[in-house]
Amino acid sequence: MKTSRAQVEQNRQLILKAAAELFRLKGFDGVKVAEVMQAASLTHGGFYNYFDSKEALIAETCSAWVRERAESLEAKRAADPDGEALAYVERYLSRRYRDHPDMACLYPALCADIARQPDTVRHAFTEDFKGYLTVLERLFAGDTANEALPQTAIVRLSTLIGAMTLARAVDDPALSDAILETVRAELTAKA
Amino acid sequence: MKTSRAQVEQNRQLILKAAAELFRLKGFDGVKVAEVMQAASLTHGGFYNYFDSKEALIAETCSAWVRERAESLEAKRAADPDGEALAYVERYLSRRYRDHPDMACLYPALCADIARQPDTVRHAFTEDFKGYLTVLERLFAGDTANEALPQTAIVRLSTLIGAMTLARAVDDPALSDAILETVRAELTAKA
DNA sequence: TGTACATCAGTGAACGCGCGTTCACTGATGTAC
DNA sequence: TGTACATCAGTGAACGCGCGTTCACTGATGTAC
Repeated sequence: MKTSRAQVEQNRQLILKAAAELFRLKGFDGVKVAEVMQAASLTHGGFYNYFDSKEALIAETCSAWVRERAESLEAKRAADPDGEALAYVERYLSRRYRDHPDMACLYPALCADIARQPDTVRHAFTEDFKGYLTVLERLFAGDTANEALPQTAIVRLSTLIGAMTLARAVDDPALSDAILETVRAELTAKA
Repeated sequence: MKTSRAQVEQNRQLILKAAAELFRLKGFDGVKVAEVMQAASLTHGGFYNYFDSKEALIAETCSAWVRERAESLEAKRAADPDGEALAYVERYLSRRYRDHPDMACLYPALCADIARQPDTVRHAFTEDFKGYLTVLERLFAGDTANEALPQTAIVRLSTLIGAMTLARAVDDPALSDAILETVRAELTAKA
């Protein structure tokens, strides 16, 4: 049966949302197209009405997630210019986000996978990533932010990503907690 | 045909070496058992004379790599107690290692994948990782090294891993170089 | 505003390829005497 | 030390399951008049 235009747009958003959660949870290869469609309450056959291929879904999912996140982070910064930098770090390295990658930042979960994707995926990713870095630099460096070379953002984001990646890989809860706490202390001391 | 004991042991090492290179290059899912065996100059059927499953190969490959690396890093530190910390960082964040993951550190390439592996893999990984952290802490903190909670090692390794992961994901060579150089400058300023 | 037709998203069965794993067979190695 | 036999790693064909993708069909939506 044909679906209304509004429903089509809504389904598209549902698919992207389901994909963003599942990919962060299980990685690109760990998620089946049929699984994404089921999470969006659709059957797998309809997938190709929305995307050309699983690869196209990967590219669009990452783009949509990063753009949405950059926007919402910028809004938070505008609302609380002084406190948000600290809050961002605390949130990023929380146990809650460690244990729920589907709610957390995409980079620790998927950057290594992205590096192995075809050029089209990596290229789209790179452009959106630059936008995210710009927002982060304003968050961390404030008025002195150098948007051409967002050095503070690069260093801090690297540390955040690495720490979260390690905290998730390690299977000893005490060590995992220690990683989060040590790095949080280091980064919040600077802010 | 039966193979001599010495040959068997050598083949096992060849398989582990090939697996370590291929996994870092393509991720666990991106590498076929047959591909590993071919890289070790064997045919795929013989794989199960050496390992119970692909999963077992993943666990053993990571263990062997980390233990070997910890040992060789400790030897380098002993040989040059003052210079090796800096050399380690410079090497880690070099363009050469960015462009050749098969020669570089396993963590940026595989930690995110490891987080999604079954418990057996994650557990083996964790134990070996603790050993690596101990060696790193001695490298970075010298005589004051706190081996119970290797804080300096945790923070610096997080930064190194995150930076390399980002540098590989990004498809703009200028930005990728800038990530490596910015983080290298930050870390070497401290050392 | 109402009617007839064309469009196109949804459905689920089916296709086809890839890959982890198994298996029957081979023949060199290692062991028993 | 030499001989006969048992062992077991290597080989490559075959199995079987999983998953991305295709397809024929359905029927509600949207459009033309």
